This record gives sequence, structure tokens and C-alpha cells, in this order.
Amino acid sequence: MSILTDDFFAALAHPLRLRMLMLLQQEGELCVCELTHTLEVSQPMVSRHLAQLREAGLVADRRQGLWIYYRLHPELPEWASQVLSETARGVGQQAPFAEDRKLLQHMPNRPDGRCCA
Amino acid sequence: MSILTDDFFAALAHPLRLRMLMLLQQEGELCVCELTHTLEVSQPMVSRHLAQLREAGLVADRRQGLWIYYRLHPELPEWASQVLSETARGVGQQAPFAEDRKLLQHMPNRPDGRCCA
DNA sequence: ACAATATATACGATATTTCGTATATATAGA
DNA sequence: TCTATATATACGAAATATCGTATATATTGT
Repeated sequence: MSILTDDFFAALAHPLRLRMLMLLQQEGELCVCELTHTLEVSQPMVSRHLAQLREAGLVADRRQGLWIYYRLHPELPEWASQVLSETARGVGQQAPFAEDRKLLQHMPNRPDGRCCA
Repeated sequence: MSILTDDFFAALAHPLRLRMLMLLQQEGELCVCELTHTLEVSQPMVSRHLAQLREAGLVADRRQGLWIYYRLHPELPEWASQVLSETARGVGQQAPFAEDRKLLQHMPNRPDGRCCA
């Protein structure tokens, strides 16, 4: 799949989008409500930034009932996947990324049968 | 060395800065006049973007006579180095990065004893 | 001290990005 | 068909980034 280098890095340049990408990299598919809960910002804000990631080709989405699930685009060029996984490896244990994962895992009433502890 | 993740990716988000970083990654140390020649933009534009890279901690500089040489910061965290080298590996043969290296290598009167073919 | 060269910074003007809020769309269930 | 829920988009305001140009600084050689 084709992806523009400039668009790729422009997409990573916003703190919230980077947090989203790290979550998707580490947790796999997530729906908008899970991201909204985890990132603690408004739903339109999450949707708008997801739209930017989608337009840049970084994520793919799929509807299931009322929910729309986002994931890293399965046909990302290998270098781009590597950049994301290297970044997750390097900063995943730091703030705010580690806290984000914790918040997600404690989210009550997650859809798709996922449940908090 | 400490580097802020957000600042790191903000620095990569401008096409000209990404080209500079790819050149430094692949060619090592370069002075401002080499970058100005290679990127075909004004000298103040090169200096301003280099200043941003310096302030974000991505590059280090050293003066030698009239020239100031820039290089990737030697104490970049490993994940950040990996991101840059992965990117160079992935897109280095594409436009505009490959063309940039060609232009640099054909620059006449390069300082520091470096010479074009 | 002066001139020449290389580089850095300052200042407005312009362009781009981001955001809050309101509203639109899509789906499922009664 | 009506309602509720989840998500997406539109619009204008505010914040931020970028750029062209002028100018400042630092170094070297005369």
C-alpha cells in the first residue's frame, strides 16, 4: 500500500494522535468509545483525529453494529510499522502511554465482550 | 539523554526538516552551506529549521572556523535513532531523499576537503 | 580596524492546525 | 416509525507554524 512519508509524520505530530496510535499498536483493535474513555477527551475530538489518521492511511476501520473499530492499517509499509513498534517499545512504559493502557484496561462495560478486571 | 516524545515527532513533521534528518542520518555531519545547497532553499530557512531540530534535541552542532556542522545528536535515545534509521531505510531511495543525496554529492567546493566527483 | 564570509535571529504577514460546540448520520430495538 | 446510542462532520474562533526579508553575530584574513 502507498503512504506519503510527509503525511505519515504529520499524523504522528499531535500528542493525542500519537497516544491513539500507541494504544492501537499495543492493544489491537479499539472502538471510538474505548478511545474516548481512555484519552479523556470529547468524542468529536477523538473522531476528528481518527479521521485524520484514516485519511493519512495509518488506520483502517470496520463497523460492527453501533460500534466502529479502528486498527493500525494492515497494509502499512514495513518501515512505518517498524517506526510505530520501535516507538511503542521505547516510550510505552512512560507517561502518558502507560497510564493510557491502564485506564483502558479498567474501563467498565467495554463492548465486544471485553471486560475490565 | 532526555528527549520529549511529542517534540521529537513534531520535529519530524515538516518536510524540510525530515529531509535534513535523512541527510544527516545517511551522510553524517553536514554544514549549513551544504544543506542550503542541497535543499535549494534560502539560508535563513535552513538555519531556522536547524534551530528547531537543535531545540528539540535531535541534532548537535559544532563550529569549525566559519562553518557550523550539524549531526544527529549522539545521545539520542535508542528508539529515536531506530526510528530515524528505519525511516531512512524505508524511504531513502524515494523522492525527494534520493535526489537530495545526489545533489549533495555533486556540490562543488564543499568545505572540509570534501569534493564532488 | 576593516572587509568578506558563514550563520543566526527578529519581525510581520500569511497559512495551517486545532478546538468547542452544534448538528448530522447510521444502526438497533421497541 | 420512534427512540436511544454510537459515531462523524460542519463551522467559526483561536492558537500555532511557516515564511520572506532585513538585520545581527561570529570568525577569518588583510
